[in-house]
Amino acid sequence: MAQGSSAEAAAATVAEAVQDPELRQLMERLPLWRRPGFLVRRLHQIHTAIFAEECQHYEITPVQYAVLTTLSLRPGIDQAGLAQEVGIDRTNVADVLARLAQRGLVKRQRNAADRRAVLARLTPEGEKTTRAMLAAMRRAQERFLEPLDAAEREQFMALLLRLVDANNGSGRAALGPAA
Amino acid sequence: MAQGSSAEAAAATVAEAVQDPELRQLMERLPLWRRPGFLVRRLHQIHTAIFAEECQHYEITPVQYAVLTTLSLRPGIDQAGLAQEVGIDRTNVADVLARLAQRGLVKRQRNAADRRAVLARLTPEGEKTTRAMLAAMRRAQERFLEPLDAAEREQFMALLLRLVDANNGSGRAALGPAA
DNA sequence: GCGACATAATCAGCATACCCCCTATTCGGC
DNA sequence: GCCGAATAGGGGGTATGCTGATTATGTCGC
Repeated sequence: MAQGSSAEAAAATVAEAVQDPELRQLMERLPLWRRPGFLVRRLHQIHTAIFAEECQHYEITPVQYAVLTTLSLRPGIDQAGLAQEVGIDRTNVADVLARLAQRGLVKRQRNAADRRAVLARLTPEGEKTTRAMLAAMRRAQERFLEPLDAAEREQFMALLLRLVDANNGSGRAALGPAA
Repeated sequence: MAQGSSAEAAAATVAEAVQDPELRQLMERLPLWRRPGFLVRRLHQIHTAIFAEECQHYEITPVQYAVLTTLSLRPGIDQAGLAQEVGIDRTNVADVLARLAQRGLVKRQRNAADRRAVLARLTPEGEKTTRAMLAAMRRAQERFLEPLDAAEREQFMALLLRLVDANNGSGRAALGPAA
């Protein structure tokens, strides 16, 4: 930022004179980096960026990888079940599956027994990619947690898990039985 | 290539027999709820949902509130500076400001000294809303952290802050001087 | 002063993530 | 067997967050 600009400094000074000082004081008392929600949002961003870097060769996002993982454990699951396992909205599951299917990593078919449901599973290509990406995902995890030592990582994961578990009911994308 | 493709239409049991068992084993060893990135994504979702519930009267999102907060502390900041303070992408700042401006909470004007820059500040209405929402934001924080006791909250916030701080360089939306 | 570079914003495009409302299908009570 | 409730999926709309390309403006070396 150009601090040297006298015009900008003047504009800021005038603005601060107009600004409600009580509001300013209130906000100074609780800056962004002391708000848990803000830090969680930022950390989520950071993880997404690290994951994207490590996995750029595959062009797979964290959510897509979570879907691939779940499909490898529960082949033939329907979209609603997938939404619950991965903890994403059901309308979003359809979008993600469509992108993965378009790239040949996943195939979908109507369930003969319940013609409302669409069942998804990995293609051989999808299995291959999922397995090949494992190392890249581990590198991303390692980089992400690198600032913490082993004991702190344990602590962090434990606290994270408790917060997720206890608040799981919030929103439309509650997690299923695993958590 | 898949073997026994005639059995595709059959039930999931057949599919699991076809499924690569080694891949399954690999994925079982690192389930979603043991992956830090997955938990952080889910926790971010949860916070967004809680915040939306507590603040539904105002129809303000967490990011919008972060912008309002920053504008109350730095009136007349430009979009690039705002992006750095709030830790969001510069293209996104413009969108958020446009929505806030359309609702009369923020006004924008070209900087006379540097005609590339657009300066933003709260309107009186914006100041009023920002102040009025403080209680709702605190309720959201309280609900979010409720599963942890005081000491654990301290721990969690400290670990969170260290992870954010140490990995701050990742991505296009690095935070500014505050963190 | 001019040309090379840097900076601020914008635009187009994609991916996540949510909402509400709609249709198709299945299931349960009678 | 029939009708209403519940369920699975989809369509349309909005907000965040990223990338890359482009435009307008400033700044600096010369």
